Amino acid sequence: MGKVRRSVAKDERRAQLVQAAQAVFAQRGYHAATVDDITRAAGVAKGTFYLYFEEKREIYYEVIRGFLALIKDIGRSIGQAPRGSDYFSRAEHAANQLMRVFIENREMARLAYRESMGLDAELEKLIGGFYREIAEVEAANIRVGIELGLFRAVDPLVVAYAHIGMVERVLLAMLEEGSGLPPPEAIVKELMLLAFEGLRKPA
Amino acid sequence: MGKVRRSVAKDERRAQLVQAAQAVFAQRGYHAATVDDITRAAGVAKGTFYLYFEEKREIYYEVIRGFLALIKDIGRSIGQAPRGSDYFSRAEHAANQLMRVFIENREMARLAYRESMGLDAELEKLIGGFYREIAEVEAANIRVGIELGLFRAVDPLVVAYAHIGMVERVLLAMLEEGSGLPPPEAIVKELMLLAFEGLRKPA
Amino acid sequence: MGKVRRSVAKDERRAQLVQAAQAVFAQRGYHAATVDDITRAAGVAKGTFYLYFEEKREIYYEVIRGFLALIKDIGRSIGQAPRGSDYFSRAEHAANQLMRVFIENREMARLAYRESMGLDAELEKLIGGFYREIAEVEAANIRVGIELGLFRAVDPLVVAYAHIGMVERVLLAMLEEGSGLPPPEAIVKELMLLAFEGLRKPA
Amino acid sequence: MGKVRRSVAKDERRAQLVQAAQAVFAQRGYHAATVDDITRAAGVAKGTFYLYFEEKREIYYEVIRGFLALIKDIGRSIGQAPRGSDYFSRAEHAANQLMRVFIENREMARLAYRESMGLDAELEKLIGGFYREIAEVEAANIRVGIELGLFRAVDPLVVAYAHIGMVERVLLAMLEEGSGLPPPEAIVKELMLLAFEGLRKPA
DNA sequence: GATGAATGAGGGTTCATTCAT
DNA sequence: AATGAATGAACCCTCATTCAT
Repeated sequence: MGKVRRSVAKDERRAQLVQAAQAVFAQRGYHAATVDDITRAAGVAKGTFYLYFEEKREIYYEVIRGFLALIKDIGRSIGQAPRGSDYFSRAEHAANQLMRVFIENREMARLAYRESMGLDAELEKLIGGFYREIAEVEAANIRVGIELGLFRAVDPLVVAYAHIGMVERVLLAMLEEGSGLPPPEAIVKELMLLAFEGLRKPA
Repeated sequence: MGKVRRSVAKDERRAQLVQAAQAVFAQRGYHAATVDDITRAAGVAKGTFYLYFEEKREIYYEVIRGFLALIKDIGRSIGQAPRGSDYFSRAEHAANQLMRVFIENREMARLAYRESMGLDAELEKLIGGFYREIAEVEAANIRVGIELGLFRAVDPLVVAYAHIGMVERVLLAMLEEGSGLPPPEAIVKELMLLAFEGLRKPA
Repeated sequence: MGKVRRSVAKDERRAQLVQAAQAVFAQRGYHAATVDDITRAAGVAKGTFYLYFEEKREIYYEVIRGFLALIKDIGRSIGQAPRGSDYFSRAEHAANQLMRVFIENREMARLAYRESMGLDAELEKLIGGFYREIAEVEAANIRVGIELGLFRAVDPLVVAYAHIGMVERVLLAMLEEGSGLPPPEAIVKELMLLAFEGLRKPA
Repeated sequence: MGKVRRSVAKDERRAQLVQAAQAVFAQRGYHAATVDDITRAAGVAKGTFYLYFEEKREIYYEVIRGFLALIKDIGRSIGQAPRGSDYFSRAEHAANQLMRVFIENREMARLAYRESMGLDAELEKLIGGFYREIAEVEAANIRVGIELGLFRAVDPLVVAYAHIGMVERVLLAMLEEGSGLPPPEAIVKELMLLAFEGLRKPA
């Protein structure tokens, strides 16, 4: 207590490393990035890394987890205020947010789709769990829609995964150079229409 | 020193190595797989590898290329016999075939989605090109549907990527253990309905 | 795992490696010497080598450069004290020093004449530059002698290279076993006389 | 005897390989040259090499031996016609021939001075023996000159090595680009004069 | 004799991780 | 807590040499 602390607080230092790692991983990918790259980017010595993380993979989890949490939050926002506004506009709002996150974290998005599988069982569980979670959230949304009489009686989980896939593939294509795709807002509109018209109960 | 096997033809030996590599990569992923693993799986000495491939990445390309070609062929088959049968049943047939390929090459499918990006620019081009190609094929299919008056006036490329994404995400989910998804045929039916009802011109 | 030695300063460790490399290269030659040999001789782990040198060739340059610098210094000493003593005794002094360096660094001398050419362009430039430098120095010495009226009007550079060659070939022969040559001092005297007086019997 | 021989005679094939090896070694140096390079240059299969040579070093010996023999012959020609012409013009003739050989075999000359030492004991003996031999020849020449009363009473062997060194170092310098040396004939004249008259200005 | 596919030991280099200070 | 020198296992790739055809 009486001691002067020249160094930043523990959490800050950790966060500093995670942030540096995010930048490095995003640029080089998991395997090409070295612990040295990360500590250099964070401005600390190599040994410091191991005061905060047991191994290289651990910080990668952290980085990926952070990105996945961002996405998850957006997904949740669709169902959260179920009766405040109408279903379709809430969905569209969420879709636009998702689009923005992808565009702003272009490199992270690529990273999550790059080497995140195949590293080891734990990471695969992380990613797999992420998909299951957001699929469950979306499936719940869909169930609500069915109960409201807005949608046909579909298998909610299948459709949930389908929705996720639609969005992620189009977004990834959009992030590529010269994909020949329309501007983001037009894409969102098109996807919304595609998803809901496919679901809408026939009159 | 070791035994010499000279009987097999050059192409056979190459194919043998590619096959071994496929198994090894599928199991371990690109980075964890060593050239030694591959040659051991192929039953040849390490040096033999370099008679057929310049470097490790080269055989990985070959493996990935092979899988992508398989998928591409199926995609093409939708548009191929444009007037023999009706559009919907051709699409359903192709979807079932795709499903089968994924199930039969479960490990390869996972591999292609694992580390294939981020290895180097060339491989990314390979993968990116693959998606663009199949998207173009699907977009062409969609254009035909629009011209036939079956579909709304959508952006064919956006919808094409969306279809690809729907399928791939659902398939990957299906390959996970205990995903809680219905059996393959039911999934195909659900996706077909989802895709086409979403496209069908309102009465 | 292994013991860690952290006490030595960075320069010391580097010098330690260079010294070990000198011994190893001198004994085995460049190609037969392995980085492992060097680090083992230095008593450090293999990876330590790459903390101080980018590659094997780099330390070889360092070793050769060190030897060449030794020789160069001696060459310079002939011309340095131009008016302190007479030309001939200064030259004889330098010749004796050179002889001593060769004898004391017998293995290094052999090394420098062994594989130093043909390794790569950079090393050849190093060696070529070395000869050019000492030839220039000697040529300058000769020019002084001409201006002092001691020498004939010769091409100083040709004669400089000739002097260098005379000395190096005789020294190398001397380093061989059982060359049948007289003792070092007698050789120096003979060469001095030969250089200044030539062969022809005075009338 | 009755058999048709499609292939060249044994000696021819061997010579063909040696010639190819000479070109390859001259260009790449001993270590960088592979057996494959040599057989490809000779237009034969890799295995053929081992029908004519036990190992890579053996053909290198052959190549070096060939070049050394060339030089040796020239050295001998000084002493050979002892009474036909005067000593000095015979020496000058030989020097000019030597110069020509070096210029014509520029790459071989560089090779012999490159990696020839340090390969193994046998090759060192070959090179060492070469020097001893030509030194003996030259020493014999010098002894003749002394007996004829042309030369001072020098140590013939020391002077012989000195002469060899003079010539080889000047020639090597000449083979370098932009050495700033005079044309070959002028160099020969200068060296002859230097050897016989020395540097000292005649009174 | 000729071939060339196959062999496998060997070496340079990288980098995650440790630990004395 | 922070440092950064040291460690050493691991891996890709080369190439001299062998040998069945």
